[in-house]
Amino acid sequence: MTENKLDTEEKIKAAAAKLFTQKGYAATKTRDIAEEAGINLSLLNYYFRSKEKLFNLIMGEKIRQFFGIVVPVITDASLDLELKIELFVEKYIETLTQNPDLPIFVLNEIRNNPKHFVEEIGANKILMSSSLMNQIRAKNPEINPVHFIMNLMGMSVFPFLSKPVFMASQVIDEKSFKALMDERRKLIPIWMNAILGSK
Amino acid sequence: MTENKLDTEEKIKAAAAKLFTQKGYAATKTRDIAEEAGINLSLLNYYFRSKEKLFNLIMGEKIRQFFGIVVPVITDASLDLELKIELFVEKYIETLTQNPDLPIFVLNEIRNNPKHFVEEIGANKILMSSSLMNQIRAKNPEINPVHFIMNLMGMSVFPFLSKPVFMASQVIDEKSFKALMDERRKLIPIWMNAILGSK
DNA sequence: AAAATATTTGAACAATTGTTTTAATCATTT
DNA sequence: AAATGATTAAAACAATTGTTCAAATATTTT
Repeated sequence: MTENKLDTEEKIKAAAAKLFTQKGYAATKTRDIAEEAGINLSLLNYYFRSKEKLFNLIMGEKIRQFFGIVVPVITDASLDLELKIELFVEKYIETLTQNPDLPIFVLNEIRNNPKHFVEEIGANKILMSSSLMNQIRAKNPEINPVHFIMNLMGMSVFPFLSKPVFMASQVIDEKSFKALMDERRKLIPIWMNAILGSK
Repeated sequence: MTENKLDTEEKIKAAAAKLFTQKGYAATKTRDIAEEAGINLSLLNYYFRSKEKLFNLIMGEKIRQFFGIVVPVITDASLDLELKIELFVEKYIETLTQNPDLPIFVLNEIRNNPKHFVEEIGANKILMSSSLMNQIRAKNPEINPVHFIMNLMGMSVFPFLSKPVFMASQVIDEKSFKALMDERRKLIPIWMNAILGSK
């Protein structure tokens, strides 16, 4: 019984996560979630009160997933800059390969509801006070470290955001995208070093 | 009369473009568009038949805007690689500064409807057969040129996609974002050269 | 000016959608 | 086996939403 309850609750959450990340809040209907989960429509409200509450739950998890991966990496002062970059890229490409819809969903919903994001994570403090920032500043004090964060995240995340464009353009297919991402695990750290060295 | 007709038609299009790019298709209601445009709800269907037809019209324009900017640059064989990169960055940052919501809207809707994107633009041929591709290949034949396209686009576009994140995190404000983007106009070409030189 | 055409309006319709309600079923405890 | 509480199902409700319709107003043409 408690087993069964967790089952349906989890089924609903999984279905909601899939549809919300794929289509966004407004385009996802409660009946779609129920069908995807294979449960009766009423159970959604029974377990989660409302579509909005369910969504906030999912979004919180997704935001933590998206930003949480790399927090241990960028805050660990015992890792030097080059190793941090390697681990950062490694973790991101690995996670996003398994959750390709994550970035566009998270960016969308943060734009729609920035407050929820701020409350969900203390991203400001984590990011700005991280040892990563200091190490970047030490390496090249002339340039705003935000540039490097944007470059590092951009080079890791942007391919997943633009993947549908390249796929539709037939520039790449699923297989070559995977191969490209494997290459990027090694290349991005090299590129980031080249960028950090350039003046 | 013809003047007035164009007026309301343009008012509806402008309102629709604003709301669709801001909130996406599903979250934008026809009544919202009518109110934003200051017109009677029925006029939307009178001029554009349906919400979907209006949306497709807007999306086509936005896709052309997003990809059209740089087509003359990347296809012009008389421009050398370094100049191409400079112009590419220049054009993109300029356009996106004035249309910050453009990237996330375009990426969203291409994911939702890749076919429409393919029909709208022959992006495949434009991109793959561009002189840019050949110039990249000539400069560094060992690496898939798609990497450089992703890096170049990513470094130019990603900041606008992630802007809400950095704003909400209070890492940057509107003014410093503008300043950062001005810096990036000069820095991205330097970085791209550093990347192209690294092996 | 009169007729014809184009535009605008307000009301209504039909379908969709989030939610609630009521009753039935199931598992657990007494 | 009866009772209790949790879970599931089916139906219905109320609000929203895209669209249409018929009438009114404005504009153009004859």
